[in-house]
This record gives sequence, structure tokens and C-alpha cells, in this order.
Amino acid sequence: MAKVLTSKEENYSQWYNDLVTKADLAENSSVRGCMVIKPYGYAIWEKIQNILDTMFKKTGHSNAYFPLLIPKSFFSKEASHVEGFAKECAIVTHYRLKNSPDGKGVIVDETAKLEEELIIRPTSETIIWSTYKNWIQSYRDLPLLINQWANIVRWEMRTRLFLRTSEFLWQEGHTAHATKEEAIEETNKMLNIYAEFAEKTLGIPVIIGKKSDSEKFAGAIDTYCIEAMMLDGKALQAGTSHFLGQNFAKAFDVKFTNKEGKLDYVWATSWGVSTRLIGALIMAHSDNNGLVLPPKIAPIQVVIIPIYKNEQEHSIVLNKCKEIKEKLENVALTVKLDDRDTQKPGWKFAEYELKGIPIRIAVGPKDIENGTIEIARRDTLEKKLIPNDNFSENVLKLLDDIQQNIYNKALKFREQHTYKIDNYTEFKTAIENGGFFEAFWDGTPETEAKIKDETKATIRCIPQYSNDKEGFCMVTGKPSKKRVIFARAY
RNA sequence: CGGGGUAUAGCGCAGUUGGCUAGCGUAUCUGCUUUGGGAGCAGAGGGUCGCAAGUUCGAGUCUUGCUACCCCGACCA
Repeated sequence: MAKVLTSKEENYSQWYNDLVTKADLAENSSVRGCMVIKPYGYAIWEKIQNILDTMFKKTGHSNAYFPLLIPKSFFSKEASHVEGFAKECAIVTHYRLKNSPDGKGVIVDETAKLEEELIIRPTSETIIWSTYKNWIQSYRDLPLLINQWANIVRWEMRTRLFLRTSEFLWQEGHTAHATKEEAIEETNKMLNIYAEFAEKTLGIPVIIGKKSDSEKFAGAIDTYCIEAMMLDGKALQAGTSHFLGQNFAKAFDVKFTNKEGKLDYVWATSWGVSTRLIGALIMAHSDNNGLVLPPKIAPIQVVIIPIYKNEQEHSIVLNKCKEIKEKLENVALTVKLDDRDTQKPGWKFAEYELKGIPIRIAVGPKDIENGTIEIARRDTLEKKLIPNDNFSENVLKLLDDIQQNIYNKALKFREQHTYKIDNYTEFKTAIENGGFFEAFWDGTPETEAKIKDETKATIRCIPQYSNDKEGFCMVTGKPSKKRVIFARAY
């Protein structure tokens, strides 16, 4: 087979870039740092949207849409929020262009300067909370459970397709509650939804935990996250959920009358996942032949390729393929029949492997004669012949197997690259090869900064679930309540 | 914003001490043969050599300036 991808052993980042472009997921645009998401990549995003959206609706959330542009003054209302985002905001200053005097193109019309400059949203807390102020008066208006699917802009220094781009797509949930407990419960609920989605649908095992103060969202009391391990041993934050306390309610004066008739500030949460999940999907499962997609997220689950020598064989084989397609569609699978005669079967095999289609079915004259079909699975690259009657059940079962196998493989990989470590000198060496390191930390920002400075590793999260006893910080030797996860991260 | 690199056909690249008609692979188009793992042969089309100025009889090649992009840092989901 012709080699189209750089192997991931040879150059991991190049492998990733090759994969994204060759599998036709996305490409760089003429705007620096912004990507064009191509139809196949966007189809994956649509699957992510559909499945998550259903989960949000089931838990009582509704979608709404807030503006792209936010008055600059809104930003200064919550101190740590401004500080966190100020350095990466795009600003709209004018509203009109005019013909350039030299006749070459257009220039900004300086007379059309905005009274108040507008910020292109890097996140929507401020515009949303300024709106919620008018929506909430009484405990009867609560909880307010809103989500929006949107694009946002953060002016990034260095970008990579899906993992970090200046503009990206995401969903952001913003909820308001009458009590602290209820808001905390919401924060956890959404975090668990993300974890379930990552594991069950994307086949990516995640560690659920809490961020240290330095990694916290600007404006949050607590930030929780799910962290996944990529195939190079680096960590990727796959979703976040924030308990915002009353910070934004106070900043935007959102008060309600409680059951006792007293005025109080509401309690808030926000939570989000982005197109970065597509990057996670790629780097969690793929191999040197291309993308490997879990069946539940694959835009096409089964591809059928007819094989024939002449027109007569073609019509017989094609009829069989159509019959197979129909049967599989009857059991709710998404199936593509690739009957193009402009490409040869071998070319198609390689192409659909590159694109990560979970199952490939090939039908040729020999199969018709023997009453079989050839079925190949993408995750293991195994091929086998199965009887051509009653194959639907086989296919369904195989898809389940693939989904499970992809998850198991990723989990095993993470376990093999997760280490308990108590000695900082050993840590400094070991971190070079990637992986997650469970280590005791004294809980101080100083120690955290020292480790980051010396090793580029950060605390990915303080895990929610662990059965560790207390110990001593690997750097300072001070007492520590539990182990935290250190890793280098995307 | 620092340090390094690149810019030649859609994509990936070569082009020597300046030398006359700018080439290779791949993709594209046409025809024939092929079709169970990225087909073969024959032919064809496709270029402001990043932009601007300079040196020269002559510049893809040398000089200067500019611009864009990539990689490594700082910043970040």
C-alpha cells in the first residue's frame, strides 16, 4: 500500500496533521489560526452535537442563542474573568468600510467608529448573565437551564487543527439556581454526562476530577474536568464544568426573591465541550493506516464495495450490494455503497481505512457463487467471510464488539502509561516519555509552579475517585491528602 | 514577541559556480487494456519561480527591503 501518512512513531505531530488533512476532516484557511471544517469532519461534529444535545434535553436543558458580539464594558464587571480573557480577545472598533482614495481596495472609514467597542465572544458568561438579570426575579424562575451551540474566538498564538484554533465551535451551558447545593449538583451532573459521552460514545476513557486553582476557569469557584490520554502519552482536557458560585450574579446583579421573601443572589454553573473532541477522537484511537472511529460516532458505519470484472458481473454484484445496504439500513445503520467505477477496489479499501469507517463489506462474483460476503473491521484490520443470509445480526454484533474493543484498547493504553511516583528526581526523567503520573502534592501553587517550570508538566486534575491514603509531597515532603495527576498536556 | 527555517504547477519536491526551452513525483484530462489491497501503457493540459527594487548582456539562482507560512519557546479549551 502506498504510504500516505507519516507514521506516528516517526513524527507524532506530523502524523496527526497528515491524518486530519488526508482523512478530509479539516484544512487550514486563508485566515491565520482558523480552520475550514470539511464535510466529513463536520459530520463527526454533527454526531457529537446530536448525541450530546439529546442528553442535555433529557436532563431538562433548553437551547437558546446569544450574540457573537459583547459590549466591552461587560467584560470588566467580573475581575478575574477579564484578567483571564483580556489577552486573547478580538475587538470590533468600526462598522463601515470605504473605497481607498488610491482606488486600490477598501479601507476602514475612520468616521464610523463605534461608541463602545465590541468584543467577539471568547465565552458568553457576561452577555448571558447581563440577560439573565431580566429573566430572574423569583425562586419560581429557577432553575434556569440553558445551553447554546456557538462559535467563539480566542486569539491564540499557536494553533493546531481541532486542538487549538482561534475560532472554534462548542456548546456552552449556563445555568442559574436558587441554592449552592443545587448548583454544585448541576456542575457534577453535567461533568458526568461528559464522562459518559466520552467513554460510551467516543470510546475514550477519562479521569474525572477537579482543577487546581491555577488551572481554574477565570471567574469560577471550582472547575471540574475530564482528562483523556492521547497516544503520545500527553493529556487532553476533553470537557469542563464550572461551579461559578455567586460571582457572576454579583457582577451582573442577578437577584431573586426566595421562599422566605428575602432577596439573594443566584448560584451559577457553566460547562462546555468543543470541536477539540474531534482532535481527542483522532489521537486516542487512530493508527498508521488512518483514523479509527468508534461505531457510535462514525458518520458512516458500514461501507459496501462491489467487485466485478465486466458489465454482467457488475449488475449482479450491484444488486446484491443494494440488497445488503437496504437490510442494514432497516436495522438503523448508516451505510454507504461506493459504486464509483472511477476508483479501483484496492483504492477504496485504503481510502475507507484512512477515514476510519468501522466496517467494510466487499461483495464479488465469488461471494455470490458461495453465498458469502467479506467483512473487514477497521479496529483490528481483520477480514473474514460470513454467510450472506442473516448477516445483519452479525454486523450489529460486530459493531458492538468494535465499540467495546476500541474503548478497552484505549483504557489499557492509559493504564500502561499511568505511574505512581514518589520521587521528584525520578519524575523529572520519567515525564520525558509521557504518561500520567500519580503523585502527592502539598497543595501549594508554589510547588505546582516549580514543577511546571522544571518539567513542563501540570496538574491535570485532582481525581474524584481514588482510594489513596495520605502521603508526602514528592517535591517538598510536606503532608498531602491525596495523589493528583501530573502530565504534559495539549 | 524572541530563536530557527521555508516560499518554484492542485499537492510534495529538485533546480550545481548566474546561461538561454524551468523540471521530477503525484494529482488532473483523453484513449486502450484492467478491476478480490492505493493498476499498466501511450498521449495531453497545467507556472507572475511569494512581492518590490537593485546588480548584470542575461536572475528561479546574487544583493537589499517587504510579506506570508512552518517549527521551537512565552500564552492557552
